Amino acid sequence: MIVIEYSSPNTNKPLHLGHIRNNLLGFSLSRICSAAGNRVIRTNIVNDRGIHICKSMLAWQMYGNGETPESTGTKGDHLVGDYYVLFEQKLREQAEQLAGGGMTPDEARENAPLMKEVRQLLLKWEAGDTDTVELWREMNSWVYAGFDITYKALGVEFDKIYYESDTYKVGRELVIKSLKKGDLVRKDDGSVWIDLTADNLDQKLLLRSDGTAVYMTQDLGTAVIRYSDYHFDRHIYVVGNEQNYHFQVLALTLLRMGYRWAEGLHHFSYGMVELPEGKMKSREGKVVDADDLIEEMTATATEMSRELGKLEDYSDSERENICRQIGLGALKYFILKVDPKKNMTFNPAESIDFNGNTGPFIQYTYARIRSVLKKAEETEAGEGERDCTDVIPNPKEISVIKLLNDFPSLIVEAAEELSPALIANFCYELAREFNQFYHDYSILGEEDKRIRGFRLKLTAVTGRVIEKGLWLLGIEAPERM
RNA sequence: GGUUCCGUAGCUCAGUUGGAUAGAGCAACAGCCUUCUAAGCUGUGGGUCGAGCGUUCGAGUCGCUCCGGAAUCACCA
Repeated sequence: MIVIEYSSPNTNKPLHLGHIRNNLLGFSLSRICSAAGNRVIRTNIVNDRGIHICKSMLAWQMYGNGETPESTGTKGDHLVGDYYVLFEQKLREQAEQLAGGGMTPDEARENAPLMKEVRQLLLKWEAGDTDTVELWREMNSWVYAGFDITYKALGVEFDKIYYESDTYKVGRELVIKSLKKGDLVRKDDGSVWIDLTADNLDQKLLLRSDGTAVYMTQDLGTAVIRYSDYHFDRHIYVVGNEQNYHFQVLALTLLRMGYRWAEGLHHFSYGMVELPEGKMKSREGKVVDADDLIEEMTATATEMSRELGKLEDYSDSERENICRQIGLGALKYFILKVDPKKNMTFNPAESIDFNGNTGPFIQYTYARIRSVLKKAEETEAGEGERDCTDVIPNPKEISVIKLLNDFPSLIVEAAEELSPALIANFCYELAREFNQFYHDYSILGEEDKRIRGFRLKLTAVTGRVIEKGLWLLGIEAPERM
């Protein structure tokens, strides 16, 4: 039993390209692990509370004039995200004024009126103030409706969703219990820490001096809840490499608290997605938005399809669906073929290729295969000799057969290594080999019935393997393109 | 400064447990559609695998040192 946590969004802004990498990796890993014979639970922890959420709420209260997704026609997560950016903008203005009065930039930020107000708002939320909690619920519901659309567009799913607003309390109790047992230390100001200096790490805060929870507290609680829910053998966290330290501390802390199962925790750490001009910054609005990107990819696929004169005899809705599959295929393959550990640069201007080592190349190979098989059924050319065991394959066919033969063990390997890239590169290689075979030899035009039957069989198996391979990556295989 | 990760062709990336002349794609150039989908296929040019030392019959791959880049070491999440 493997639990895979991925996505883990904050509810104060829409998903961006970094989340896309996370979601695609997590979803693909879940499919690879289950294909390798594991029972897999896909989970998501929603970071639905905290000061960053209050920032959006406060900005909406102050400047929102009662706007809703319905009244503005804006997707809920974008509307909330706009107020988050607005808050940061107004805060910067206030801070600049104060800095002009002689404060350091940090002091100015901390002492700005908006910052004080937003802290007040968080306190009110934690105290359970009715109006505040009501607003929080409503704005979060807008965000969830928006996320659902993005998740659906990406094609990712979850079996179980956890909310930080539920789990942080469990974490706090856990810390208090553990403190009594003597695993932790309490400082004079009342804050609670774990001392990991024996493991070459520092002391780490688990509860603030005012008794409130921090990020780590919440993750401790979530882990314990999950173990009691599923008794997993392994728990994979798909989280960016910026949190390497956090997950080291998390596992060690749980072990120190006596939870042996924490040995099964594994941080699947992946690199950042950067833009040509540097890191993406949510609070400045400098991000590649997930919804925009998906739309652009689809638009590019549509444009390309039109230029090539494909799909002209299809209905608008069929054409739209295929172009969506291709656009997303390009995006998904682009991200998944790369070693997850590496940082990657995404250049929106140059966009993503549809030729060469790409998703559409593999999808195209699949569409060709489907086309041949369909024609074989229609013309009854497939009624050839069933027994083709004595056919001696040519070198191109042998190359394809060798690859097909590798596929089952590759799935196991990809699951062990947690590497969608292995599957992605295999799919490309198989598609390339098959295209060479397809180019050099005729399948349906072959005179010898047994050879024709053999080639049709090879074609059918290749089609199934490509389809399965793409499926493992969460990429759809169009029948035609 | 400590820790972790990355460095392979102009660009984006592969490189299986160490194995022979280091592979793709993009970009450039030159070809292939009366024949199963040309989003394809073929060819040309392009590399001191960051540098050095070591282990080995053999190193892009393993070890050490250095150089360059990223992340992190918060009473942020």
